[in-house]
Amino acid sequence: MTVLRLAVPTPLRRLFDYLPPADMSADQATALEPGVRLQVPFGRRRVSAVLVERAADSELPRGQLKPAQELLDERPILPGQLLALCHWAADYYQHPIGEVLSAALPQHLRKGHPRQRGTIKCWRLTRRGMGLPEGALSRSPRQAEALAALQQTEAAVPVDALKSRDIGAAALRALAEKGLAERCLDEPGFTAPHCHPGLGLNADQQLALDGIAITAGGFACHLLEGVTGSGKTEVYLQLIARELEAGRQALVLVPEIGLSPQTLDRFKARFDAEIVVLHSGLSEGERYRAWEAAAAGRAHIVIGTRSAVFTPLARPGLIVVDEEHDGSYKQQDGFRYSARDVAVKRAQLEGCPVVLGSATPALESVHNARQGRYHHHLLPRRAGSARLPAMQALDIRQQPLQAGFAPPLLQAVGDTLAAGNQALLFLNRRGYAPSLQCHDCGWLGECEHCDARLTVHLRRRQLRCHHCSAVTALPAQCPQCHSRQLLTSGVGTEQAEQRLREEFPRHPVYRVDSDSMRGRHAMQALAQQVNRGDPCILLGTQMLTKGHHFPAVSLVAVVDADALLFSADFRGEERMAQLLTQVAGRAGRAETPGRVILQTHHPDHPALQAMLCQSYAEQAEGLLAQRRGAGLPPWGQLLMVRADSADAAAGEAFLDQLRGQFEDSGAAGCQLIGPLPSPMQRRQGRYRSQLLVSTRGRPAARAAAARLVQLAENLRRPRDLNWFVDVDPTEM
DNA sequence: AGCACGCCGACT
DNA sequence: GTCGGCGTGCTC
Repeated sequence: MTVLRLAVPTPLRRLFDYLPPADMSADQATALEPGVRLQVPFGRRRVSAVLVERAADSELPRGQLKPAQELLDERPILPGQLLALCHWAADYYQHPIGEVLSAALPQHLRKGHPRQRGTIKCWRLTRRGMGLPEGALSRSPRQAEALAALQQTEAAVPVDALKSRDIGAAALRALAEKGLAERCLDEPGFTAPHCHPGLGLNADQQLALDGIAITAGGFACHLLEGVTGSGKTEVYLQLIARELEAGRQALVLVPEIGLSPQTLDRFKARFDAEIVVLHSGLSEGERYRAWEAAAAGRAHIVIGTRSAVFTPLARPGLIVVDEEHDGSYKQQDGFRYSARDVAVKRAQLEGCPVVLGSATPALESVHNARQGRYHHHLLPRRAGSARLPAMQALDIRQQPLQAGFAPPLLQAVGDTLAAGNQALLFLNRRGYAPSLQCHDCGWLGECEHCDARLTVHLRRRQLRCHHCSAVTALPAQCPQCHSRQLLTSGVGTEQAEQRLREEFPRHPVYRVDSDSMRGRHAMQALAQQVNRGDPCILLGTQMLTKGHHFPAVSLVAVVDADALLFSADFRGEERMAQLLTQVAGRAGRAETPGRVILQTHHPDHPALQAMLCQSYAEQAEGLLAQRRGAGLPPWGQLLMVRADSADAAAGEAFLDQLRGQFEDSGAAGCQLIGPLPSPMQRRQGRYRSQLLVSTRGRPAARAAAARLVQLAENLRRPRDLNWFVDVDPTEM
């Protein structure tokens, strides 16, 4: 008898045994390969599950096994290496295998629909369309663009390729109405990619390129540490070119907002190849077609954010993780994986090199490089004649501040504008002011669902909580004593913008935060405007420090460096060093030498001094030494168990019990901290507590995670209480 | 997580 | 009398 052990999409951390479908012969059943999907009855519903293994018998009596309903695939839905990767991730992150596999599949396949590998929807020119000269339809530019795209090749062009060139359905329909173009179906063809010649490399780039390329065709992990503007992307592009020429595919991971049109254009300009982009803006259909193109090997380059690390590739040749230190690689809910770490594991399973690139690599990666686990390549120089900016602290103690600006900073901004240059001011707070208080009775605007103050948004006349969805109208008088003496404290981007407009009325001030940059194209439009080079002020949050380059910026200022200085999290200093180095890298990219000013009340703070006197690599060195003494990552492994509940005490009680049982079952080699209230204990109406476990060595961490999960699953708990284990937590 | 069952309150 | 609130239990 054959028993099928299946991964079912459910949060339960176990496999479920089924009998083969009733209409299947015994021979057919023994030939089923792991990775095929089956439609099965599960409780009262029907779901599609993935075969993990076949077994000769089940622990359950045969009568309790249900037969699967239907086989959905002839062949495994994921290649063997990717299945192995999912199993590794389920084990390493202690997450239910069914949910891990769901994360690796596009919705279309998750829902049990049949694969559609056959045909793809295309457009092609009609005979009339072919007869038109180039540059026709000049009176309707969108249609002319669409026509030009179809004229480029004699073959039919897939709809997704047209879409990725921003050619809309409307223009195509218009061409069809004129009898110039028509829809058609095409068999997916394999086109040979063509790579245009790359830029000349400097000696460092050449060394890195050769050092990485020599490991092609086998597993190796490379850390490419290159200062901003040192030409990491060019190294990626030339590595990818070699892989494409060898007939292999490349997977490129980018941070959530790192996929700027600028970056994408650079790939498209370099390669005549099928480039598939996976990001959150895609429709389900687009996502599925991109997935199939990658799986079939038709797509030569796959570029995507976090979840793209699970995209199947027919002929994987190279994995690149750009800005590998970026926090968005870590999923912060549900299946809490690190796409960077999964990428490294994947490269190992696929037998291909992986390149982690950053100007400010995570301490984990620096550590791995120093331990010899990663090859380390340095790009210490900026390309061309650009130099790194000089950084200085501006002591603002006792200085008169206007909306957070000290006079010398305003002076520096004025000088920059007068010299015809641009200034970039970094302020990591949205809104007008981070709090509102009554001068007469002391009332403070606080969120009713979170342990947080409400942010004043003056233009929209609102009080908003930045940790939940709470929004109320900005009160004209104190809700408690009806006084009109309501005072804001602190400064946000909205207020800083207002002040800068008053101070520099003749120059544009562009505010860049998630309030002002609504919509997909807002940031792109702004970048274009700014990159015309006219003097202006850019003011914004972290949004400003990622992805886009502003070559004419010669002054960068951090308005409130103190906000970065005092963090509860042990990663605070690392993050500060990364953020400030990245912000500083925005200045003086081209010929203009840059200057960086940090406003602070603590000019002598050691972390700030380190910032001023040391390179990122030197700071990383110092931070690693500190972590070593404390046994913190990357020297030790960290696990977090978090519980949350509407009941203030329930979470901690649960974790207390868990800790007790964990210790009873032997916790040698584990250091336990807590349970303690999480930072900002109450969030969205729920109280959160956490238990931290630190271990020395991966095997101990793995065992501890498994045991914690097992104990927590069997613990009695109130209905309302949720818990999860976070392996290698980054946010606490 | 779904999705049932089940056992008490306020509606046509 | 039944519609529906969410407590409890199960999914091969």
